[in-house]
Amino acid sequence: MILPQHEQCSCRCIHQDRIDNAHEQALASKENEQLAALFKAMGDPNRLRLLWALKDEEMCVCDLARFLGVTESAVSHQLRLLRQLHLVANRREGPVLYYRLDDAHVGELIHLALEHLREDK
Amino acid sequence: MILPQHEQCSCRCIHQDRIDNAHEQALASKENEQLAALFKAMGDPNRLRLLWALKDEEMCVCDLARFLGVTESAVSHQLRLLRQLHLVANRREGPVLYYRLDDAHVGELIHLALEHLREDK
DNA sequence: TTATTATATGAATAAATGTTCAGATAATAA
DNA sequence: TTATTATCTGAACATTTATTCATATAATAA
Repeated sequence: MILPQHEQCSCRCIHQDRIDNAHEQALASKENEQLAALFKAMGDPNRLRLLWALKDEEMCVCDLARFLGVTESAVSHQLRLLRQLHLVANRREGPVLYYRLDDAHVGELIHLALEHLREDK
Repeated sequence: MILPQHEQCSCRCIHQDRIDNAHEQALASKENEQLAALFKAMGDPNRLRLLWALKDEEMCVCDLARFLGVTESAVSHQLRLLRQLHLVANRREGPVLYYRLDDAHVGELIHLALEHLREDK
């Protein structure tokens, strides 16, 4: 929640120049939220397992549900979210939808984060 | 929630080989959850703004609270989370704690995700 | 010591979220 | 048409979570 200007005591700002600079450099509000939504989508254990599973070959909803050990409904909800954020894409073959990673960025993001995780400690 | 084996109807698994392969390739459960926690931490708009603000220069808690327009307590809670995940680090100068990004990976992750966001649509 | 500044922490609360259940839609075959 | 398979969707529920408030800690100065 953003405080009204008049309620912001002026005696504790140590580096107003840095605050100003941070505001100037900041991402546009909308882009920041889209970016956060992207990370957030990747920040659920089951969704992350889905993405990792699709890294090598495409799989259908039924496969993915069985893989995670959850209902197909649950996977379908999650896949919709991942689709909306362009993290996965699908192709239809008759009644079956095959899902895959949307593009190379997705795998790269996971690998980079994994590298970070494995490096320190 | 994982279904007991005997409740898993065997008639809808289209590609058992792919499911098996996904299980073999899957990250260890603990690592998957750590990785998800990392993305999840980056998946909050305010925490992402914090990380982006620290991309260029270090800032103290008071600066960051003023920058976001939230209480110092709220920022402190968020910074603790980011610290625990090695996304930020700090250094003390007298009573003031200066925060910075923990290492180069953090900025790279954000840039890569931003690239993905700006490419498609 | 006491006072002040900067930050951290625990508890509580309101809001967000992942899953399930029940039912709907889409594609195909009979 | 009806039946079947694969997937999707809306509502509800239980859990998680971001913030606030009040208080505690750490560092410094008087």
